Amino acid sequence: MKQSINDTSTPTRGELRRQKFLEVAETLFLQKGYAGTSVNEVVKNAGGSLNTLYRYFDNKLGLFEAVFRKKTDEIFTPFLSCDYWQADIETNLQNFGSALQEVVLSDDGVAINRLVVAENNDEQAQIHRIFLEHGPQKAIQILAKYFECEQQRGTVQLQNTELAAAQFLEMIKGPFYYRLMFGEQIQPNEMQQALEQAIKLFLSGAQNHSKADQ
Amino acid sequence: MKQSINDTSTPTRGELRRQKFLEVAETLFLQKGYAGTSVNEVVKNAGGSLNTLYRYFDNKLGLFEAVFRKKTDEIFTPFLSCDYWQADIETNLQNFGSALQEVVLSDDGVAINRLVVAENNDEQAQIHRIFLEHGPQKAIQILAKYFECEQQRGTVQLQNTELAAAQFLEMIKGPFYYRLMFGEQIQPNEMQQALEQAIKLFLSGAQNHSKADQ
DNA sequence: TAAAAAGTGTAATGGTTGCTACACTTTTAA
DNA sequence: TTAAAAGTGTAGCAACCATTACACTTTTTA
Repeated sequence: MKQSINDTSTPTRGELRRQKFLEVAETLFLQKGYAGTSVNEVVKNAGGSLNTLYRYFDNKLGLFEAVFRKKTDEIFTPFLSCDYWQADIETNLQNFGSALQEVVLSDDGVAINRLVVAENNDEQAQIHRIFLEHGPQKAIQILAKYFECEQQRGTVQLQNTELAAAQFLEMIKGPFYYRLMFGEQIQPNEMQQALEQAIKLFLSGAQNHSKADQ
Repeated sequence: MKQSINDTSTPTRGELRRQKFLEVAETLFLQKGYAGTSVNEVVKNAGGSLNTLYRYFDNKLGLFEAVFRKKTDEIFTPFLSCDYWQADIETNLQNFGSALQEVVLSDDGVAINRLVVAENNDEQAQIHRIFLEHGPQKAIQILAKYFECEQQRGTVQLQNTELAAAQFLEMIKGPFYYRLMFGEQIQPNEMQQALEQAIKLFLSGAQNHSKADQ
């Protein structure tokens, strides 16, 4: 038996089964939560056999963990491996902000956020830490670092750049979370308006200061 | 049999039992969620009998609904029936903001927020709408209305007052939600700093504009 | 004090769950 | 081709769940 995990051309039959399980489990977990999804249901929709599923995953929590890690990666990696900082500060914030909105306020983004909040037992605590550190916290750190750069160039004046970054991100995503969670549709121009208002506030706040002080 | 619902001096034995059920159910639901709490568990901790509980509540969802309504009221009513708008805008925002932080970032505030996000079936949708309309949305509306007043007096310049209100609230609570959800302790001065930064930004943003335009 | 109402403990019902066992077939690899 | 590995379907286990039934005691009330 040859393992072909890195062989993209001819995936093993086993690997195909495994991926099918993951795929079905993903949609179910995101849709109905951890407790709301039964293993039998996964098998029924994925096609294989209960026995086979348990050959690939230790137990239900193991399956969930695999799904969760994969999805977290899928959602955040493209966003985090992008460079938004090549233009002037206004353009940069605009690009970064709208990219973040697209990721975090997508169907998947909202769904996985609900998972993190909802299923918060001791068993799953480590998994969720991974999500936080690879997702939201990372985004905050990146933006905070950028704020520090601009701070040194005098474009912005902020007491606490990390807090400021968190606040900026909350301004552009926070107002839409509840509404999206309840299935409401958000118009793109609404999100854009939130972003514009946040940028304006952050820039004019700093500019006002530098004007007033000198 | 005399019902003594409005008689505060001598509550019926039945009323006492009912309240005991509610009290225990509240702590359990807030601690372990809806699905994570069993009715037997409630009875075991409350003392009475399973039969009695089902005489007072139609079913598990009915019990949950009663707990949820009571808790929502308890949390928001004192906050919402307060008047924060008697001083200058900076003081007003400071008072309103820190009152909101106290409510929303309390243990109960965080716990009930998790409940709303976590348990989001079709059955419970109406209950959650009640929470939203009596809690977060109300807070936004109140602040938005105040912004409109200040807008007319020229203290503030905002394109969309309702969005601005939502953003202000997100700035002062958003950065702490995840952290509180994971049991992290937040220093009071951290919350205060977030509030100060938010106020400063909102005021200087507007002042800058009025200066630049005239 | 006696009838009515409320409360009690235990046990059963019918359902679902995660997970395993078993007997079997299909696919893989040497 | 043949033995090992992987996959299948069904059935079952033990544990939980919400909810109801039953036989009984306690409290209220008139």
